[in-house]
Amino acid sequence: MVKRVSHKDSMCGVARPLDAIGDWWSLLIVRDAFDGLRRFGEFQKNLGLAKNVLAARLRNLVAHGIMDTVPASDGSPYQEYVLTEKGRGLFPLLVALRQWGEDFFFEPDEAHVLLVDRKSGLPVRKLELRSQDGRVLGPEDTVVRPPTSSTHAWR
Amino acid sequence: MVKRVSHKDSMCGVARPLDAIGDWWSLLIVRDAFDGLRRFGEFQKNLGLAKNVLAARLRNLVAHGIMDTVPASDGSPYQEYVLTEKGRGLFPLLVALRQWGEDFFFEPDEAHVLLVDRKSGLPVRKLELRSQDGRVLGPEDTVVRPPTSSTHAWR
DNA sequence: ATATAGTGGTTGCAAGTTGAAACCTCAAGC
DNA sequence: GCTTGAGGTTTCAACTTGCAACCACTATAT
Repeated sequence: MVKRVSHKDSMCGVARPLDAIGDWWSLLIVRDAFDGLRRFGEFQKNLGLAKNVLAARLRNLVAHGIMDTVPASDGSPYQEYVLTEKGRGLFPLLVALRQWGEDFFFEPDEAHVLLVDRKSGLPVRKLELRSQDGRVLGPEDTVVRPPTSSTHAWR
Repeated sequence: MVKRVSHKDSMCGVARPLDAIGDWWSLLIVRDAFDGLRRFGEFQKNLGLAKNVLAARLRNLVAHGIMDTVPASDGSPYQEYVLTEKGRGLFPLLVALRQWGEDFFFEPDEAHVLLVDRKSGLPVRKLELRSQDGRVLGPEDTVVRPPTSSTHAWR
């Protein structure tokens, strides 16, 4: 985890989300949640991380409103962990991460999992940032605009 | 940093990129690099992290081919750090992170920086994942397809 | 020539974090 | 009432982090 600053309000629009997510494990947990995993044991088995770490990460995700606990759907006396709306909002981020991985971490001929459209079975398109009028935007085409008014947020 | 697995080949398409990035600081460094920062001192001053940590992160980013060192452009005897193609490939990820932050970490009326199209000055569109035929895809509309052939990559 | 200051780091060390394993708790099955 | 399994918590050694001090090199001032 990154150095904790006194007030979250002093963190910029990139650092604040990073702080909420917590660490890499959390992101992998969220990915597994997108894949339908819900139970403590499922996450633990699939990710192979220590139980204390998993417990801490789940607590953190719940505390930040990214996941929520609900009573188990199958009548067992345990709880399950599900993504909140905020958690589901991480979908583009995970896709971006996966696509970056596909682009730069696998040899052209190396077999790897591919994200496909469930309906057509075809690979999805690359994520593209577009302007209001539809142009594809690269890093050079964008600027961060400071708040127009009053209260201070760093950068 | 996350537990290091013996072979990077045993990591899935999400974990492998995470491992390469290293930690949150690295992502903030990359963001600053997109904003035009190039020098050790600039990063250190802007992010406020310890010099040894910055040095370690930059080393890691260079080692993973995300940034590269070049001789200083201004004739000074130092080097500068610039994004490689692979590093520039992180743009969508940073945008996803920022947009998630905009959506869930600021009160509707809270002032915050906004990513705008340089040309028009208007805010950019939300990132959307689309199928080959242009439908917007959500988490439920996608599946990860295992490698069609031979070599094993986890998940 | 000598001191001073700025840049770009490295080194040492105290404090905090992580993770493997052991342990605990509760409910269900036998 | 003994065992099994799920879902954790506790313990503790190993590792990582971050502050501060230091070092090397260059440029500028005295």
